[in-house]
This record gives sequence, structure tokens and C-alpha cells, in this order.
Amino acid sequence: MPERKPVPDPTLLRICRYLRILERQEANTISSAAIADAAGVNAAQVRKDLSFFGEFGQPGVGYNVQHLLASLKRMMGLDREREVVVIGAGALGSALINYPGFESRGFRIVGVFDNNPAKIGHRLRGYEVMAFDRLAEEIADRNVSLAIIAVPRLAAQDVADALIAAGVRGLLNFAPVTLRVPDHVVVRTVDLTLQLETLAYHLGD
Amino acid sequence: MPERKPVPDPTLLRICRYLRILERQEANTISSAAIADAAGVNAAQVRKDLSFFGEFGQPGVGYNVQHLLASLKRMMGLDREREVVVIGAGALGSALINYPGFESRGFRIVGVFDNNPAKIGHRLRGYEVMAFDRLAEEIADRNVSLAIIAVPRLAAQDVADALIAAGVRGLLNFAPVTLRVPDHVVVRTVDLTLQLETLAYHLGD
DNA sequence: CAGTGTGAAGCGCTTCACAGCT
DNA sequence: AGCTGTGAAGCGCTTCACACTG
Repeated sequence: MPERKPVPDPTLLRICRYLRILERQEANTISSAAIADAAGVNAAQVRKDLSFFGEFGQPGVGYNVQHLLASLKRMMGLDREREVVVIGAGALGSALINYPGFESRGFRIVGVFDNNPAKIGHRLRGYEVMAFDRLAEEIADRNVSLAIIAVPRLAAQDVADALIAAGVRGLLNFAPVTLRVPDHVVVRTVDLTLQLETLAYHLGD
Repeated sequence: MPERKPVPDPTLLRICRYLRILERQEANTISSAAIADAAGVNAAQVRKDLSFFGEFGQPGVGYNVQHLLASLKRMMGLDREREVVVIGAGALGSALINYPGFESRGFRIVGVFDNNPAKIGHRLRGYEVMAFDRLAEEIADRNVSLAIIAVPRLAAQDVADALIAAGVRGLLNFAPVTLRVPDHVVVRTVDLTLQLETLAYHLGD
């Protein structure tokens, strides 16, 4: 039996933050109020979020940290390793390749691709940079379902199309463009400049 | 007369995306439907978003691209340069320093800081890496109001505190932690792993 | 007529408030 | 008493629908 109601996206993002908080926790038990405080949200929000996945707490006591952690990881699909490929071996791709947060959360980078002949074949932080024409092969061989797109804006849609054709079902896109993908593919776009721009707005003049 | 109603945050983010779309536009005129299509949103949404800042369109015709572009840039506070400092000269900070999207949108990096003695004094992509103890001085001298935090999680809050004490009012935070800041400071946290984790959820098994 | 601007309806997330459990 | 789980209220963003305009 899968989940009854679709889980709101904001809830998913917060759950991941709760995971971080739980991992840093020393005590055996934690209350929704404590999680909420650490995450900067309302305590009812925390309980509501958790309720999408089941009942984990003990009234009058709180949540067992280890139990909650394990349960949430499983529900979020984070209880196993996942293979990821990175497309684009420029400055950003290079930084992402050994971003510690990926490995430590079970995302294993199994391939780095670029179409710049000057980069192909060379090693980048321990990974051999491969040409685009090996994309489909590697993705199929290694059962990759997630990809990180760190290529220039104009190349992003083509790269996305190729990845999807090769069987990738989730894209983390760093190019400042709205990618068109079929329904069965999920895209998250992280636009680094966008965030700075909204900060500029809030500064006023 | 400033804005009447507070502009919703989702609207601000979308307006920035509309800016991108308008910049790539060749025609003189564009309709809300065309903008909406390019941005992947509803046309009414586009019109409503724009209406927070004024009336820019001509019924039966659409919007004058150049006029709308200039108006939105002004309203978003993006019609001038802004000085930014980057804290953390690791892989991520290094990638951000010459991320082309920043410069091209008027964000000028005027200082790079790190507390690693092995890095201080060295040049990184054209910038001299400075020690933390020069933070306050540089920020004051150069009238910096925005900062990018690209340091490890445990250092992020201290760095934020120092930046705020030095007068910075906007923080773009890449550390996976909820920063505590006073009301007059705005924080945007970009958590790279978070996005990947929600993708894992959507993959199902 | 094609397309904007907007009041009003719709919808979904957040917060409240409290019953119920330990 | 303390804290969870949740129906219901609250609130804000999104979408609709249409009067209005060139």
C-alpha cells in the first residue's frame, strides 16, 4: 500500500531538513517543538509533515530519534545508494563532483561527461571525463536514474533530452532555463542567480 | 509612492525568470501567453505578477519588450551594480566566483575570504583570498550589502554573524543549515543536496 | 478581435486548537 | 502534565472569467 494522499512538495523539502537535524541529535528522544525550532518552522507543521508518512511519536514523550530517522529515510527513498551522472565538467560541475553532501547521502557519482575535446579523457577529481556519445551506454550499464546538469544554458535542453532518452528519470538542473520534459521525468532547477536577484530586491534601493 | 502590497516571494522569483526570457526576445512585442509558455506557467499568473509593479501592457497588443525589461529591472533593483563578497574559497566558492551569471546581472565580486592559511594571500581566479579578519574592513570600505556563504556547515552561522555585524543585509547561503538572523537581514539558502533528495523520493523505489 | 488587468473563486499549504494517549 | 495526531479554520497564492481597451 503506497501513500494515500500525494505529499506536498514543501513537505518533502522540510522532511529532508528534519533528517539533517535528527542526524545531529544526541538524545534518544526529540519533540516536534525541538525539531521545529531547529528547522525554523512551526511545531504543528512538523507533526503534519510527519503524518503524511505515518505515526512515529509517543504522546507525552516525543519521537525516538533513531526510529524516526530510519523511517523517514526509508519513506524518502534515501535508505539505499543511487547512481548519478554529472554532465558538464566546467567550474560548477567540477565543484559538484566532490561536493561532500552528495556522497554522504547515498548519491554515488558514476560518470562525468563533457563534450569539450580538451577535457575528454582527462581525470577530474578522480573521475574520467567522458564524451557525450558514451552517455547512453554508461547510463544503461550502470542503471543510472538521476543526472546533474551543469552545462551552459543553450546546451541544457539537448542534454536533458539525451539523458531522458537514455532512461534517466530525475534531473537536477543548474542551467537558467525551463526544461521541457515528459510527465514521467522530474526536474528540479537550481538557479544560482535567481536567489541573488531576489536578495537585491529586498535590499530596497 | 512605493508598492502598495507586499510582493509574494514566488512572484519575485518568477519575475526574474521573465527577465531572462525577455532578454532573449528578438521581437518588439510579446504577449503574456508567450512569456507564460516560455516560463512554464499560466498566462494569468504572468499578468498578475506584473500587476504588482504596475501596468505595462497594451490591450490587444501585448508588452513592449524593451520597456517591460527596463521597468522590471528597475523595480527589482537590478538596474545597477551591487558589490558582493564570497566567503569560502573551497570547490564551491571557487566555482561561484566566476559563475558567469553573477557578473552579467550586475553582481560584482569585490572580495573573497577564507580562514585556511594555505589559501590566504593566494590568487583564486583573479581574486586575492583574504583572511576573515579583514572582512569588516573590506565590507565597510566597499559598501558591500550582499554576501555569498560557501563555507562548511559548522562555520556558517559564525560567518553569517560576522557578516551581519559588518553591515551586510542579504545572504545567499549554500551551507545546509538554518541560519538565525535579525529581521532586517534576508537569507536565501540553496541546499544542493535537498533537491537531489526530493528527486530520489519521486523515483519511487 | 486579440490581449490586458483584475475581482472573485478555487485550491492547497499553514496554523490553530483540542481530543486523546501515556 | 506533556506531547502527539488531526479536523477545521485561516491565509495566501493560483487560476478563472470577463469587462475593458486600442
